[in-house]
Amino acid sequence: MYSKKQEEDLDCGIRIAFKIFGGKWKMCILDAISRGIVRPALIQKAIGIAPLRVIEMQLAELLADGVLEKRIEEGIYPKKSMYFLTPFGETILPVLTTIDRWGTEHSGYVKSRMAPQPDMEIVT
Amino acid sequence: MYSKKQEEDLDCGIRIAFKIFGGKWKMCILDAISRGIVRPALIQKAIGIAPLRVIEMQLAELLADGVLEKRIEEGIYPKKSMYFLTPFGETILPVLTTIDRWGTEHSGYVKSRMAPQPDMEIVT
DNA sequence: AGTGATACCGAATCGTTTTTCGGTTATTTT
DNA sequence: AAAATAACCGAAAAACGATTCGGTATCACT
Repeated sequence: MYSKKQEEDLDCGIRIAFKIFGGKWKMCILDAISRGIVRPALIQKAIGIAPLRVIEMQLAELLADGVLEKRIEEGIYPKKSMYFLTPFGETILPVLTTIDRWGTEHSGYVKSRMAPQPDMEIVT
Repeated sequence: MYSKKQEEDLDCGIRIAFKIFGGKWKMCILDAISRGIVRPALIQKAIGIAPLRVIEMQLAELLADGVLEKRIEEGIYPKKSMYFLTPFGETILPVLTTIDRWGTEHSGYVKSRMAPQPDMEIVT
């Protein structure tokens, strides 16, 4: 464990928002959960390239921040944890949609711009 | 200079969006510019706690990504650079507004949740 | 000429997040 | 009993982004 050394300002809506969902995979996790993928291992598979440990840690943070709630279902198999959006978490979904749509709409432009990166390591 | 060692996927709208405006101060910079604060030193003052070097570097990235364009006005004083949104950059503004509004609306909840952090270093 | 403001850059360092690795526990299936 | 799967955790390492520091250059005003 460690504690932050740099102070963070929360006087700005943007900084508050990024504090809650700015983590590298948090929006992807929330997206998966909103689509009904609610168990850690399946979320990890849905995202594909994020290690499981990362999913676990970001789930824990989202839980601590009140974005998600956890339920442990004992009856079924393969059983165990399921994560759901809290009412607070639900308020993020419109933001998520806005961001995702923007990225999707502009993916062509962004990808076309990054081709000529001379400082990129090219492995053949 | 350095080159990234971790591959980045751009198959996801969220990841694309975060690549363009996910930097710690980028949204704050775009917000300032959209409000008519267009010169580095003034942007730095407007944000307050971000070092000038950071503003410069993030401006350079936004420039390279086609979000901003730079104009050097020679006539006036104190003269020099001015940064403006490109048409591509303008498309980010609705996203910015959405994020900022969410953060502002939920700042009370977020702040109230972070008081009881037991792992926080308390200096007396 | 000296001072102050502006813009900008390289390079090193720092701080944080992300990732990797190696576990534990519990349950189901074989 | 052994193997497989799921959830989860601690600790260290790696990677990245942010920050600090010291520098150059230009122009305006005194």
